[in-house]
Amino acid sequence: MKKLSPVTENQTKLARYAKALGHPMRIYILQYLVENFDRCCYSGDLAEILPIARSTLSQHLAELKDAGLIQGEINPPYIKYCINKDNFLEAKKLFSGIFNTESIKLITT
Amino acid sequence: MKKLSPVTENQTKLARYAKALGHPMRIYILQYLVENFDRCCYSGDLAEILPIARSTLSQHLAELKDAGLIQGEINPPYIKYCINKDNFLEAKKLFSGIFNTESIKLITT
DNA sequence: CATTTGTTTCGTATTTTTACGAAATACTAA
DNA sequence: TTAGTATTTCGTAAAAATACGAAACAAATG
Repeated sequence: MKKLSPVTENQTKLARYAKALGHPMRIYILQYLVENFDRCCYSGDLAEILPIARSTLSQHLAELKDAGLIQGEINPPYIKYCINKDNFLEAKKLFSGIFNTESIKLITT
Repeated sequence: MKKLSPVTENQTKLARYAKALGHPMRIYILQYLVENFDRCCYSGDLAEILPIARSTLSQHLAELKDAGLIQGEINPPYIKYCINKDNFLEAKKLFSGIFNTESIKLITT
């Protein structure tokens, strides 16, 4: 008789998003894409700014993409990266669910 | 002439918090503590619920504590875990900074 | 003093993440 | 066809995360 996991699907989803955000470079990239929401960006734009190897940057982009926070429109040899709006808003809602809590707000000065 | 990192301190902080949230068990634990904000909880309370070894649970608690999201009041052999309100609110603010963005809100339907 | 209790630390194994440079890819331009 | 371009994938190495059971801890109790 194994103990059943009480972890909900939303909690697992939230953890997935949080994990993708768990690196400074990826936070930077996401914020960059949020600020350039309309025009998106190319890997090369970031490569000029960030002090990491291009292959490493590519890995970070893949991590954000696998988590669903961004999407890439392929147009070789260019790939245009944009925020994935639907998932971004889902992540926003899930994070709000943890942080905007009545129980905390009540005690907060 | 090395390329300087453009990553801000707040972005690094946010990544640190996100990393701590990057595991389903830790999301569960944090939410549990939020819901029991006033009475906090003991490791044993969670051990009865979660299908993982106690030592593993201890590791997850340590991860949340190292990130600053929770704090433990030692009263041997008990340790009472609570939300670290100050840091929790800081994390909330930093996440809001990413998600509650004008640029996204404007386009959002 | 020896036991019990709740919890953590230790030792260890496995998996995952992070990082780099070199090579591959897929299209464009010469 | 050859060369060029932006980017990724591959190969690899080093570090970190995850998980477990056994042992250690620190106080309370018998």
